[in-house]
Amino acid sequence: MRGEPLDAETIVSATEEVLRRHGPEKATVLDVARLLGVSHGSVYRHFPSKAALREAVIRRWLDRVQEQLAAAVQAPGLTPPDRLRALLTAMFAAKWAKAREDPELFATFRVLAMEHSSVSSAHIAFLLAQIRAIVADGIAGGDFAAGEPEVIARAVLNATSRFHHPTHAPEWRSPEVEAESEDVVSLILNGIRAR
Amino acid sequence: MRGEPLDAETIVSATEEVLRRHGPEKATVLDVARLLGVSHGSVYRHFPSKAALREAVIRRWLDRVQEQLAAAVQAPGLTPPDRLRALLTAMFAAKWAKAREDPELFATFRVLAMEHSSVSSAHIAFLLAQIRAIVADGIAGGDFAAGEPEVIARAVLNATSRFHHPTHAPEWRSPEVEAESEDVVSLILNGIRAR
DNA sequence: GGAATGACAGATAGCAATATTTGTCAGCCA
DNA sequence: TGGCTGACAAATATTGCTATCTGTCATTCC
Repeated sequence: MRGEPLDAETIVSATEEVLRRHGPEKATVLDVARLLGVSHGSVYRHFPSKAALREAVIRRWLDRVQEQLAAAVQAPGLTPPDRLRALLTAMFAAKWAKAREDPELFATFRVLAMEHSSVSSAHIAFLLAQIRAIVADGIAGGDFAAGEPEVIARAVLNATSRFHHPTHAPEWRSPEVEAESEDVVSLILNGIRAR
Repeated sequence: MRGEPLDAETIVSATEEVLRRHGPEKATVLDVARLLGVSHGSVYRHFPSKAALREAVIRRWLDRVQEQLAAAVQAPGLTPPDRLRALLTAMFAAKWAKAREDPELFATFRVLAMEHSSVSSAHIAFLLAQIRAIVADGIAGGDFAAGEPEVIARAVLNATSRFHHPTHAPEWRSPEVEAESEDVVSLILNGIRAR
């Protein structure tokens, strides 16, 4: 019934569009099929369930954010403390921008996070790995005090929950958040710095 | 219609009971009046609205928690770092216990927090004041590095959101929370300690 | 033969009529 | 007279009915 072949990537893009327009509550797989001009049975050929579709959209969406974050840390000539500050700042900025500019997709992400979906676990694992790598570097180079990088990374992520966890998104509209996040980041950097 | 005089305190107690049984969604002021054996008009003589009633219950409930916390910090012979650790630990323990043992009342507190009720603002102000006092003491005594106590107190509260903010309550069931909270507290204490 | 369709059953959401609740207030009664 | 009552309007919640949606699969169509 259509010229182009129907593949998973096309379906994910259409789903992203539907989610952006209707939000996670109202979006249906019938909407997705209608947008693609196919029957909903065809969508189920590529994805086993509506939940899997949602997850695929958010997985791709987070992959792009993660690419940005990885790039932010690669800036040359930065010491571990500066790299950690850059990573955390970039992470907050990315989340805040998404919550503001793409509220419906962000709401979908929030739903997955509350459901403990594997997609959000993977995202947390990515963030922990990035932090841990910088922390390990910093310990090796003498910038940071000795310690277990895994434990420290988790503590850093936990201490910054308010600025990146989607459950706090409504608070990010306040104009003080940016200053408060900087104060927390400074506190953390002081906490792990070598004495 | 009843022997005893009806006063605000009695109504608040009855409302607490109704909230505990039915939760913030299902509880009605008609339930409260029924439990007291009076008409709902009598309840409205003492409280202007259902919202005011809810707030009075949670205000009293938080007052008791705050008394406990204030006591935890008064322990004699403790240095400011130890007092700060004791305060934060007691604060987490109090919240976790309430969330577990009194889930419906805690859910009511959560609703007020999300609505930015003056009750929850007052609670935050109390916590900030307690932390600020200890921080100021610590700076004066040379235990903590110089800095603005108000700003540091806010950073400490923000960095521990995950362990006391009601929006994170579902995560408190995980057995790792306690260890993770200790790691964050240690990180924070390191961050403000004098070098 | 492999992809797409559309009919289908069970689950879920929307809708409109109904019932309950919130908040007010004139009057009651101790 | 001062607290209490219960009738009331408006707002909100509940109910039962109908629509739509999810997920499956036998059938159709290149």
